[in-house]
Amino acid sequence: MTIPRPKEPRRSRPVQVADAIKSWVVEQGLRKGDRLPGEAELIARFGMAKGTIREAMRILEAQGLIVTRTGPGGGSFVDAVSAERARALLANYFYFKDLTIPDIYQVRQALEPELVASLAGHLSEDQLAELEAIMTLYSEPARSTEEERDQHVASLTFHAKLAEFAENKLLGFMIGFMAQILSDLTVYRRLYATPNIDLWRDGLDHQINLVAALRTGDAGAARRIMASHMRMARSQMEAQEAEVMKRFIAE
Amino acid sequence: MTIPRPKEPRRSRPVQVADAIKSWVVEQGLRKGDRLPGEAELIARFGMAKGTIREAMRILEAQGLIVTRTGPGGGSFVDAVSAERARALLANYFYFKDLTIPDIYQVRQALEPELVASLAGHLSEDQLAELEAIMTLYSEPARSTEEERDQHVASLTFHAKLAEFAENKLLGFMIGFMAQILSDLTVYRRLYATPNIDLWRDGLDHQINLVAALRTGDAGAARRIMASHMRMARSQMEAQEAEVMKRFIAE
DNA sequence: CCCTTGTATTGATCATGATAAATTGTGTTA
DNA sequence: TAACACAATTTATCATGATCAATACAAGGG
Repeated sequence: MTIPRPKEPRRSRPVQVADAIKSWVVEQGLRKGDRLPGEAELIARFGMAKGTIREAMRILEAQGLIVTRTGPGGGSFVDAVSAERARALLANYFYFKDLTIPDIYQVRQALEPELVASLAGHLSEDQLAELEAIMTLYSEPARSTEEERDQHVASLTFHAKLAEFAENKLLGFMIGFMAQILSDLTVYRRLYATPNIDLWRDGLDHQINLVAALRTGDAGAARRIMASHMRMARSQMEAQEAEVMKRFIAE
Repeated sequence: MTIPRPKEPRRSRPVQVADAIKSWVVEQGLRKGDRLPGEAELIARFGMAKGTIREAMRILEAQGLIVTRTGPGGGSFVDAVSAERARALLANYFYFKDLTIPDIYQVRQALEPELVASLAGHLSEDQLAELEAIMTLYSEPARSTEEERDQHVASLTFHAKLAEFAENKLLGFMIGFMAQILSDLTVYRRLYATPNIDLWRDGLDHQINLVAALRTGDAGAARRIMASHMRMARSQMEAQEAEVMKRFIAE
């Protein structure tokens, strides 16, 4: 007697095919750039219609796991999920979650000092120069709200750049993700204050000292500087209105 | 003279449709459970073929943004991205990134103390009871490697439960994500040690004291206990082999 | 060297039927 | 007659197969 298996949500064929391909990729140990069987072969292998196979490929594509090209030599290829896409997909989750600015800063305060501590002494002169190049974008105080906004975005780019340099990809992703959310908010939701010379001076000094500590490899100093910076930024943001995610982040 | 638009990666129609629907949902301020136009209407509205529309829906479905039901009253409905799916999608990103156990523990050490500090005094007696119920699963030392594995998974469930209780959804997600990765590794990759009475005793004591601190609302104590626990766990894991993600996490 | 033409591959359309599930109708029973 | 079981109807998506269009690379020909 066959029990009608009460709680199996009956997955559609495209989903089944997508999962099958996914685990096939793992089994075969395929890497980024490796080619998958073409539509025609998949249709034959799975014994399903073209549309079904195509929907499966769309699922994998939406998750950033494959890319597809037309033309001779074309087809579908394994693709490493990009940081941009991972951020966009994760942002979809928080769209429904009423994240607040203080929420983000609580996590930043815990993670950013850890990041710079592990970065101290591990950055090349090129990388340090990149950081300094970003700092030149706000070497003068902002004279308008627009400039203030641009400088705010630039200083978030500074943090994103630090995140990019992280050897710990988990730590780097999390910090980069928060930088992106804040950057998006800054641009689309006017999350920036009116120009304030003291704040600007303080923030820039922090970053100057931070880069110095990173260069000399003083992890403790780097951690302290970033912690102080985050305390300040957090208290500045503490008053921000609650709701945050009101749009999907573009990829 | 038409410039051949150098860097427009030519997005396919299904992707365009998916994006259009996505922003339409935002504009309309639709919430979880709200109904989207049916296939037929979308075909008419976009003037595209059925297959194209269906591929678009698959994209949104893969991202966890909609669910689809057949039958009368069926159709596609806005769905809040579940934590499970968000974790699975994010895990895809790290599949290609050679995360290590120490990487994860570096982040845990920074975040878990912060979590319990903000949880202290904010948990209901029911929630505290849930935590204590999990602890009973390892109230006796493991007598075999299998029991050790089960207890390890259970103690990760303890952390996942804490994460679930977090008011800060960002912090909660990040900790829950790490708990899931470690849990997966424990089950599929034998990430667990041979039974060790002292380690077991120490871990359990930490959790007993932690729940007590959470109950009395002593945030400082909670933070210290978790920090100590994480230091211990981290040093225990420091020696673990480097590579981590060798499979996609199921949803 | 450019420019056409060939060709391999995915992209998109259309018509048709299959399948899932809520609703409605109907007959049987207490 | 009220209540129930259960089949038919209805309304959706799901899936198929045949067909043609668009794309991109490669090979020849002016």
